[in-house]
Amino acid sequence: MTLDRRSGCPINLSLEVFGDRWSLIILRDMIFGGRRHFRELLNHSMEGIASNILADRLKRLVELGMLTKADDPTHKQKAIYSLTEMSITLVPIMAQLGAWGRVWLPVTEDLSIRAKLLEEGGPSLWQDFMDELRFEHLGIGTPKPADATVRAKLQAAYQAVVDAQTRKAS
Amino acid sequence: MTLDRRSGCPINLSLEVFGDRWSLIILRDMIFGGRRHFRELLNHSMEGIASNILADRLKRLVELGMLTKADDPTHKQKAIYSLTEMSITLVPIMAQLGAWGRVWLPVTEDLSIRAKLLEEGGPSLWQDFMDELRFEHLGIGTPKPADATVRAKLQAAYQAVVDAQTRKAS
DNA sequence: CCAAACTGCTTGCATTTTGCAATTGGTTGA
DNA sequence: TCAACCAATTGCAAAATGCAAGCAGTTTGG
Repeated sequence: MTLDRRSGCPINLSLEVFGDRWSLIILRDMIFGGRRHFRELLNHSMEGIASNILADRLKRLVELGMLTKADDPTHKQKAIYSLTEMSITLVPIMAQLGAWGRVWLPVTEDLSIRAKLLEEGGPSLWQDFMDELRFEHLGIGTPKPADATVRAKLQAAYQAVVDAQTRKAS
Repeated sequence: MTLDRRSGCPINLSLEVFGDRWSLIILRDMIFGGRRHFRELLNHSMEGIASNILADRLKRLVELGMLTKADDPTHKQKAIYSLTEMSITLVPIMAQLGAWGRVWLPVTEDLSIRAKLLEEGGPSLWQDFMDELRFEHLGIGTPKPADATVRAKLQAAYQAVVDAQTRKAS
């Protein structure tokens, strides 16, 4: 997979990599949702990605160096997708995108609590999160206690909002 | 123009607004290139946007509240497009996108010097630049001397690189 | 005063991408 | 053995994109 190379402008080239409706959604689900398998990405997709589009984008992202694909030793047909340093460093972009969307678009409270925490945490939290991802996906660095991870905190906050909404609705 | 609303996730909604190959390119040319007219955007487009796509995206961006359109008093057929606060606050996203692209993609030196300066300037430079845009496009705040603007500095740096390349080539 | 150039689009048409549902060939666990 | 699960693939309709040409009106230069 080569880029179009319409121009050597960094913004243009970035758009050629993930300027479509699905690539960043997949990466978001891997980064924040911890998904590693095709089925996880397909069945838990909040936006309902189709299997052919998912297959196509995963292939493309692997070819572009944003993901790597490996066999899952526990299942001959399962593939494990991993983030690369290239995709891990999208975290600041995701954070800015989330912060902007929270201000200007009709986001729902449950789905935007993570973006809020990421925004409030600022660059140092982003770094911590990226370090976690490096450990999980690249095997670099040292592990943290499972409940001390940034992702666990984001997930806990999300669950708290969902629980509060459920109580209110009942 | 309404969003698809595939989900209320801020990243998803942001992608529904500018997750295509052209919207951010147009906004980049308005923000960094100072373009305000259809023909400017069409004829100086580095990536060669087609006129029907440009017309469609401008219409869409106006409907989404990212741009406003007004008559140009100097020419009955000219329209002036202005950024809104919604699009001015894309500057941090553009900066992060540029920074990421500079690291990971085959950018050219001339077209990435602006991204480099924006990255080095950090959030305080982004704020200055957004204030300039607010003055230019919204008439808010106070003007700066024309040669003291962030855009003028970015442009001067770009020109310096182009000149250096030209000398080297000759 | 008139022709040429310019204004923001629009149209027609071919190509490409997307979305959806069903299906494939194989693997796994009970 | 057999149902459930695996990562895709296929066929097809619909939508988006890209390209070239055209449009009616406006301004400019001679």
